Amino acid sequence: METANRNKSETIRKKIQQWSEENPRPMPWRSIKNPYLIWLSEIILQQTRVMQGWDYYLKFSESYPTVKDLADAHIDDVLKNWEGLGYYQRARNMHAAAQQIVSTFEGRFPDDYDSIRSLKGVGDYTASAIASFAYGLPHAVVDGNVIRILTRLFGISGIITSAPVRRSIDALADEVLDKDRPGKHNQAIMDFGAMQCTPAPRCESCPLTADCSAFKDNLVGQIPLKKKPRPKRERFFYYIVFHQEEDLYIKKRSQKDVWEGLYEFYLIEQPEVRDWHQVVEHLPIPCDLEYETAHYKQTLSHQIIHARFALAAITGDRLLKEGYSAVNKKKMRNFAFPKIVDCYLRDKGVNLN
DNA sequence: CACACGTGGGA
DNA sequence: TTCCCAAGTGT
Repeated sequence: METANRNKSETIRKKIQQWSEENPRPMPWRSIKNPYLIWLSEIILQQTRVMQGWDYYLKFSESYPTVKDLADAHIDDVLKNWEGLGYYQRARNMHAAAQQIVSTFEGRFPDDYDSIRSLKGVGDYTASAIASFAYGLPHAVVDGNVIRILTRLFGISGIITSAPVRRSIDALADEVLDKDRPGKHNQAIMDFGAMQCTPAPRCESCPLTADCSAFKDNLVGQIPLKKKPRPKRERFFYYIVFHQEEDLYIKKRSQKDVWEGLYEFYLIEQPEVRDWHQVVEHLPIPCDLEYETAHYKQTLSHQIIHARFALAAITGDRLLKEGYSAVNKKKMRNFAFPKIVDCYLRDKGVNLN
Protein backbone atom coordinates (compact mmCIF):
# COMPACT_ATOMS: atom_id res chain seq x y z
CA MET A 1 0.00 0.00 0.00
CA GLU A 2 2.73 2.41 0.93
CA THR A 3 4.67 1.41 -2.12
CA ALA A 4 1.61 2.02 -4.27
CA ASN A 5 1.21 5.50 -2.82
CA ARG A 6 4.88 6.21 -3.36
CA ASN A 7 4.64 5.20 -6.99
CA LYS A 8 1.55 7.31 -7.42
CA SER A 9 3.30 10.27 -5.81
CA GLU A 10 6.20 9.91 -8.17
CA THR A 11 3.87 9.79 -11.17
CA ILE A 12 2.07 12.91 -9.95
CA ARG A 13 5.34 14.72 -9.36
CA LYS A 14 6.58 14.00 -12.87
CA LYS A 15 3.32 14.77 -14.65
CA ILE A 16 2.86 18.06 -12.84
CA GLN A 17 6.43 19.00 -13.63
CA GLN A 18 5.86 18.24 -17.30
CA TRP A 19 2.58 20.14 -17.31
CA SER A 20 4.36 23.11 -15.74
CA GLU A 21 6.98 23.19 -18.46
CA GLU A 22 4.22 23.27 -21.06
CA ASN A 23 2.31 26.00 -19.21
CA PRO A 24 4.75 28.69 -18.06
CA ARG A 25 3.34 31.59 -16.02
CA PRO A 26 5.68 34.58 -16.05
CA MET A 27 5.23 36.82 -13.02
CA PRO A 28 7.35 39.66 -11.60
CA TRP A 29 8.27 37.65 -8.49
CA ARG A 30 9.21 34.52 -10.42
CA SER A 31 12.80 33.72 -11.18
CA ILE A 32 14.11 35.95 -8.44
CA LYS A 33 16.04 34.78 -5.38
CA ASN A 34 15.66 37.90 -3.26
CA PRO A 35 13.96 36.51 -0.12
CA TYR A 36 12.55 39.89 0.84
CA LEU A 37 10.77 40.31 -2.50
CA ILE A 38 9.60 36.70 -2.45
CA TRP A 39 8.24 37.27 1.04
CA LEU A 40 6.51 40.45 -0.15
CA SER A 41 4.86 38.63 -3.04
CA GLU A 42 3.72 35.76 -0.82
CA ILE A 43 2.09 38.06 1.73
CA ILE A 44 0.33 40.00 -1.02
CA LEU A 45 -0.90 36.82 -2.66
CA GLN A 46 -2.43 35.36 0.50
CA GLN A 47 -6.14 34.92 -0.24
CA THR A 48 -5.67 37.18 -3.24
CA ARG A 49 -5.77 36.58 -6.98
CA VAL A 50 -2.57 37.07 -8.91
CA MET A 51 -4.06 39.78 -11.11
CA GLN A 52 -5.31 41.72 -8.12
CA GLY A 53 -1.96 41.62 -6.35
CA TRP A 54 0.21 42.28 -9.40
CA ASP A 55 0.30 46.09 -9.32
CA TYR A 56 0.52 46.15 -5.53
CA TYR A 57 3.66 44.05 -5.71
CA LEU A 58 5.24 46.42 -8.23
CA LYS A 59 4.26 49.44 -6.13
CA PHE A 60 5.62 47.95 -2.88
CA SER A 61 8.87 46.73 -4.41
CA GLU A 62 9.42 50.23 -5.77
CA SER A 63 8.38 52.11 -2.63
CA TYR A 64 10.29 49.74 -0.33
CA PRO A 65 13.14 48.13 -2.30
CA THR A 66 14.68 46.58 0.82
CA VAL A 67 13.46 45.25 4.13
CA LYS A 68 15.12 48.23 5.80
CA ASP A 69 13.06 50.63 3.69
CA LEU A 70 9.90 48.86 4.79
CA ALA A 71 10.96 48.80 8.43
CA ASP A 72 11.69 52.54 8.36
CA ALA A 73 8.38 53.44 6.73
CA HIS A 74 5.44 54.85 8.67
CA ILE A 75 2.62 52.36 9.08
CA ASP A 76 0.17 54.88 7.60
CA ASP A 77 2.21 54.97 4.40
CA VAL A 78 2.41 51.19 4.28
CA LEU A 79 -1.36 50.97 4.68
CA LYS A 80 -1.82 53.64 2.02
CA ASN A 81 0.14 51.47 -0.39
CA TRP A 82 -1.97 48.51 0.69
CA GLU A 83 -5.25 50.45 0.35
CA GLY A 84 -7.86 48.49 -1.59
CA LEU A 85 -6.12 45.13 -1.26
CA GLY A 86 -7.97 44.01 1.85
CA TYR A 87 -6.95 41.93 4.87
CA TYR A 88 -4.99 44.87 6.21
CA GLN A 89 -3.53 42.88 9.06
CA ARG A 90 -1.18 41.46 6.44
CA ALA A 91 0.32 44.90 5.91
CA ARG A 92 0.60 45.63 9.62
CA ASN A 93 2.19 42.24 10.28
CA MET A 94 4.59 42.67 7.39
CA HIS A 95 5.66 46.06 8.67
CA ALA A 96 6.20 44.62 12.16
CA ALA A 97 8.10 41.68 10.70
CA ALA A 98 10.38 44.01 8.75
CA GLN A 99 11.28 45.72 12.02
CA GLN A 100 11.70 42.28 13.56
CA ILE A 101 14.19 41.40 10.82
CA VAL A 102 16.14 44.60 11.42
CA SER A 103 16.26 44.20 15.19
CA THR A 104 16.58 40.42 15.55
CA PHE A 105 18.31 39.35 12.35
CA GLU A 106 20.47 42.44 11.83
CA GLY A 107 18.56 43.39 8.70
CA ARG A 108 19.40 40.14 6.94
CA PHE A 109 16.42 38.09 5.86
CA PRO A 110 16.49 34.82 7.84
CA ASP A 111 17.56 31.79 5.80
CA ASP A 112 16.28 28.83 7.82
CA TYR A 113 12.71 27.60 8.03
CA ASP A 114 12.15 28.13 11.75
CA SER A 115 13.47 31.68 11.69
CA ILE A 116 11.36 32.51 8.65
CA ARG A 117 8.35 30.91 10.32
CA SER A 118 8.87 33.09 13.39
CA LEU A 119 8.13 36.26 11.45
CA LYS A 120 4.81 37.89 12.15
CA GLY A 121 2.28 37.04 9.47
CA VAL A 122 4.32 34.09 8.20
CA GLY A 123 2.55 30.79 8.72
CA ASP A 124 3.33 27.28 7.53
CA TYR A 125 2.48 27.99 3.92
CA THR A 126 4.44 31.22 3.57
CA ALA A 127 7.46 29.85 5.43
CA SER A 128 7.60 26.87 3.09
CA ALA A 129 7.18 29.08 0.05
CA ILE A 130 10.02 31.41 1.04
CA ALA A 131 12.28 28.58 2.20
CA SER A 132 11.86 26.68 -1.07
CA PHE A 133 11.77 29.60 -3.53
CA ALA A 134 14.59 31.65 -2.07
CA TYR A 135 16.82 29.02 -0.48
CA GLY A 136 15.93 25.74 -2.20
CA LEU A 137 14.98 24.14 1.10
CA PRO A 138 12.81 21.01 0.86
CA HIS A 139 9.55 22.25 2.39
CA ALA A 140 6.28 21.46 0.63
CA VAL A 141 3.74 24.25 0.36
CA VAL A 142 0.18 23.41 1.30
CA ASP A 143 -2.18 26.11 0.10
CA GLY A 144 -5.68 26.00 -1.31
CA ASN A 145 -4.39 24.76 -4.65
CA VAL A 146 -2.38 21.92 -3.17
CA ILE A 147 -5.26 20.91 -0.93
CA ARG A 148 -7.61 20.79 -3.91
CA ILE A 149 -5.19 18.74 -6.03
CA LEU A 150 -4.22 16.20 -3.38
CA THR A 151 -7.69 15.63 -1.99
CA ARG A 152 -8.96 14.92 -5.48
CA LEU A 153 -6.06 12.76 -6.60
CA PHE A 154 -6.15 10.67 -3.43
CA GLY A 155 -9.89 10.75 -2.92
CA ILE A 156 -9.83 12.43 0.46
CA SER A 157 -13.49 13.17 1.08
CA GLY A 158 -13.45 14.45 4.67
CA ILE A 159 -13.82 18.08 5.67
CA ILE A 160 -10.44 19.60 4.85
CA THR A 161 -10.16 21.74 7.98
CA SER A 162 -10.35 18.79 10.33
CA ALA A 163 -7.00 18.04 11.95
CA PRO A 164 -6.56 14.44 10.78
CA VAL A 165 -7.51 15.26 7.20
CA ARG A 166 -5.16 18.21 7.21
CA ARG A 167 -2.34 16.03 8.58
CA SER A 168 -2.81 13.50 5.81
CA ILE A 169 -2.76 16.25 3.20
CA ASP A 170 0.48 17.61 4.65
CA ALA A 171 1.99 14.13 4.58
CA LEU A 172 1.00 13.63 0.95
CA ALA A 173 2.43 17.03 0.04
CA ASP A 174 5.75 15.97 1.57
CA GLU A 175 5.65 12.70 -0.29
CA VAL A 176 4.89 14.33 -3.65
CA LEU A 177 7.48 17.09 -3.15
CA ASP A 178 10.47 17.01 -5.46
CA LYS A 179 13.25 17.25 -2.87
CA ASP A 180 15.82 18.05 -5.54
CA ARG A 181 13.92 21.04 -6.91
CA PRO A 182 11.50 22.08 -4.15
CA GLY A 183 11.04 25.64 -5.35
CA LYS A 184 10.29 24.67 -8.90
CA HIS A 185 8.00 21.88 -7.74
CA ASN A 186 6.05 24.12 -5.36
CA GLN A 187 5.47 26.70 -8.05
CA ALA A 188 4.45 24.00 -10.52
CA ILE A 189 1.88 22.37 -8.25
CA MET A 190 0.32 25.72 -7.35
CA ASP A 191 0.16 26.69 -11.02
CA PHE A 192 -1.46 23.36 -11.74
CA GLY A 193 -4.10 24.07 -9.14
CA ALA A 194 -4.65 27.61 -10.35
CA MET A 195 -5.03 26.72 -14.02
CA GLN A 196 -5.87 23.03 -14.41
CA CYS A 197 -7.24 21.51 -11.20
CA THR A 198 -9.42 24.56 -10.56
CA PRO A 199 -12.49 24.64 -8.27
CA ALA A 200 -14.60 24.07 -11.38
CA PRO A 201 -12.25 21.43 -12.73
CA ARG A 202 -11.07 21.03 -16.32
CA CYS A 203 -10.78 17.27 -16.29
CA GLU A 204 -11.28 16.99 -20.05
CA SER A 205 -7.80 18.43 -20.59
CA CYS A 206 -6.11 17.08 -17.44
CA PRO A 207 -3.05 14.83 -17.79
CA LEU A 208 -3.73 13.27 -14.38
CA THR A 209 -7.24 11.86 -14.74
CA ALA A 210 -5.85 8.33 -14.96
CA ASP A 211 -4.29 8.88 -11.52
CA CYS A 212 -7.23 10.75 -9.98
CA SER A 213 -9.36 8.97 -7.42
CA ALA A 214 -12.05 11.66 -7.45
CA PHE A 215 -12.27 11.50 -11.24
CA LYS A 216 -12.56 7.73 -11.19
CA ASP A 217 -15.37 7.87 -8.62
CA ASN A 218 -17.06 10.89 -10.23
CA LEU A 219 -16.53 12.91 -7.05
CA VAL A 220 -14.50 15.79 -8.46
CA GLY A 221 -17.36 18.21 -7.85
CA GLN A 222 -17.59 17.21 -4.19
CA ILE A 223 -13.90 17.27 -3.30
CA PRO A 224 -12.42 19.13 -1.51
CA LEU A 225 -15.21 19.19 1.07
CA LYS A 226 -15.61 22.43 3.00
CA LYS A 227 -17.80 23.42 5.87
CA LYS A 228 -20.75 25.64 5.09
CA PRO A 229 -20.04 29.30 5.79
CA ARG A 230 -21.99 31.02 8.49
CA PRO A 231 -24.51 33.68 7.48
CA LYS A 232 -23.05 37.16 7.31
CA ARG A 233 -23.69 39.64 10.11
CA GLU A 234 -25.34 42.87 8.99
CA ARG A 235 -24.05 46.17 10.36
CA PHE A 236 -25.33 49.72 9.92
CA PHE A 237 -22.77 52.52 9.87
CA TYR A 238 -23.83 56.15 10.10
CA TYR A 239 -20.90 58.43 9.30
CA ILE A 240 -20.91 62.07 10.39
CA VAL A 241 -18.48 63.98 8.18
CA PHE A 242 -17.54 66.84 10.46
CA HIS A 243 -15.93 69.64 8.47
CA GLN A 244 -14.77 73.19 8.87
CA GLU A 245 -13.73 75.27 5.87
CA GLU A 246 -11.55 72.91 3.80
CA ASP A 247 -10.86 70.44 6.58
CA LEU A 248 -12.49 67.08 7.17
CA TYR A 249 -12.25 65.27 10.49
CA ILE A 250 -10.99 61.72 10.34
CA LYS A 251 -9.85 59.15 12.87
CA LYS A 252 -7.86 55.95 12.69
CA ARG A 253 -9.72 52.74 13.45
CA SER A 254 -7.92 51.15 16.34
CA GLN A 255 -10.29 48.63 17.84
CA LYS A 256 -10.01 44.95 17.10
CA ASP A 257 -12.49 45.07 14.29
CA VAL A 258 -12.62 45.29 10.52
CA TRP A 259 -10.34 47.84 8.82
CA GLU A 260 -7.98 48.24 11.78
CA GLY A 261 -5.43 50.95 11.05
CA LEU A 262 -7.47 52.61 8.31
CA TYR A 263 -9.13 56.02 8.61
CA GLU A 264 -12.80 56.95 8.70
CA PHE A 265 -15.18 59.69 9.80
CA TYR A 266 -17.06 60.04 13.06
CA LEU A 267 -18.96 56.77 13.22
CA ILE A 268 -22.24 55.93 14.89
CA GLU A 269 -23.02 52.25 14.51
CA GLN A 270 -26.60 51.07 14.92
CA PRO A 271 -27.87 47.50 15.31
CA GLU A 272 -30.48 48.12 12.60
CA VAL A 273 -31.70 50.72 10.13
CA ARG A 274 -32.50 53.98 11.88
CA ASP A 275 -33.78 57.39 10.86
CA TRP A 276 -31.15 60.11 10.79
CA HIS A 277 -32.95 62.20 13.44
CA GLN A 278 -32.60 59.30 15.90
CA VAL A 279 -28.99 58.69 14.99
CA VAL A 280 -27.82 62.28 15.48
CA GLU A 281 -29.54 62.95 18.80
CA HIS A 282 -26.30 63.13 20.78
CA LEU A 283 -23.53 64.55 18.63
CA PRO A 284 -20.44 65.76 20.51
CA ILE A 285 -20.32 69.33 19.16
CA PRO A 286 -22.73 71.82 17.57
CA CYS A 287 -23.08 71.56 13.79
CA ASP A 288 -25.35 72.04 10.80
CA LEU A 289 -26.30 68.72 9.25
CA GLU A 290 -26.89 67.80 5.64
CA TYR A 291 -27.86 64.23 4.94
CA GLU A 292 -26.53 62.47 1.85
CA THR A 293 -29.12 60.55 -0.10
CA ALA A 294 -26.87 57.82 -1.45
CA HIS A 295 -26.45 54.68 0.59
CA TYR A 296 -23.44 52.42 0.37
CA LYS A 297 -23.24 48.70 0.85
CA GLN A 298 -20.22 46.46 1.05
CA THR A 299 -20.18 42.71 1.44
CA LEU A 300 -17.17 41.45 3.36
CA SER A 301 -16.11 37.91 4.20
CA HIS A 302 -18.24 37.68 7.33
CA GLN A 303 -20.43 40.75 7.37
CA ILE A 304 -22.49 43.10 5.24
CA ILE A 305 -21.94 46.75 5.99
CA HIS A 306 -24.49 49.41 5.14
CA ALA A 307 -23.24 52.98 5.34
CA ARG A 308 -24.94 56.37 5.16
CA PHE A 309 -23.17 59.70 5.34
CA ALA A 310 -24.12 63.11 6.70
CA LEU A 311 -22.17 66.32 6.29
CA ALA A 312 -21.77 68.22 9.54
CA ALA A 313 -20.59 71.83 9.32
CA ILE A 314 -19.05 72.77 12.65
CA THR A 315 -20.81 75.89 13.91
CA GLY A 316 -19.18 76.73 17.23
CA ASP A 317 -15.65 76.94 18.61
CA ARG A 318 -15.48 73.38 19.87
CA LEU A 319 -13.51 70.85 17.87
CA LEU A 320 -13.55 67.08 17.80
CA LYS A 321 -11.06 65.49 20.16
CA GLU A 322 -10.11 61.96 21.11
CA GLY A 323 -7.98 61.00 18.16
CA TYR A 324 -9.65 63.02 15.46
CA SER A 325 -7.54 64.99 13.00
CA ALA A 326 -8.62 67.89 10.81
CA VAL A 327 -7.29 67.13 7.36
CA ASN A 328 -7.45 69.40 4.35
CA LYS A 329 -9.46 67.91 1.47
CA LYS A 330 -6.38 68.04 -0.74
CA LYS A 331 -4.40 65.94 1.75
CA MET A 332 -6.96 63.20 2.17
CA ARG A 333 -5.00 61.17 -0.37
CA ASN A 334 -2.26 60.67 2.23
CA PHE A 335 -4.54 58.42 4.27
CA ALA A 336 -5.81 54.92 3.65
CA PHE A 337 -9.58 54.44 3.77
CA PRO A 338 -11.84 51.43 3.62
CA LYS A 339 -13.41 50.87 0.24
CA ILE A 340 -16.79 52.08 1.40
CA VAL A 341 -15.39 55.43 2.61
CA ASP A 342 -13.25 55.72 -0.50
CA CYS A 343 -16.36 55.30 -2.67
CA TYR A 344 -18.13 58.06 -0.78
CA LEU A 345 -15.18 60.43 -1.13
CA ARG A 346 -14.95 59.74 -4.85
CA ASP A 347 -18.64 60.44 -5.25
CA LYS A 348 -18.09 63.74 -3.47
CA GLY A 349 -15.24 64.60 -5.81
CA VAL A 350 -12.59 64.65 -3.10
CA ASN A 351 -9.25 64.17 -4.78
CA LEU A 352 -7.78 60.94 -3.49
CA ASN A 353 -5.04 60.03 -5.92
C1' DC B 1 -10.36 25.21 16.77
C1' DA B 2 -13.97 28.10 14.96
C1' DC B 3 -13.95 32.38 13.56
C1' DA B 4 -12.64 37.04 11.82
C1' DC B 5 -10.31 39.37 8.46
C1' DG B 6 -11.38 42.74 2.35
C1' DT B 7 -11.78 43.04 -2.14
C1' DG B 8 -12.75 42.08 -7.02
C1' DG B 9 -13.92 38.67 -10.42
C1' DG B 10 -16.12 34.79 -12.64
C1' DA B 11 -19.96 31.54 -13.27
C1' DT C 1 -28.27 38.43 -8.21
C1' DT C 2 -25.99 35.37 -5.59
C1' DC C 3 -22.49 32.46 -4.54
C1' DC C 4 -17.78 30.96 -4.23
C1' DC C 5 -14.12 32.16 -3.85
C1' DA C 6 -7.84 33.59 -4.26
C1' DA C 7 -0.77 31.56 -3.15
C1' DG C 8 -3.55 31.96 4.97
C1' DT C 9 -2.71 33.82 9.56
C1' DG C 10 -3.79 35.18 14.26
C1' DT C 11 -6.54 34.47 18.09
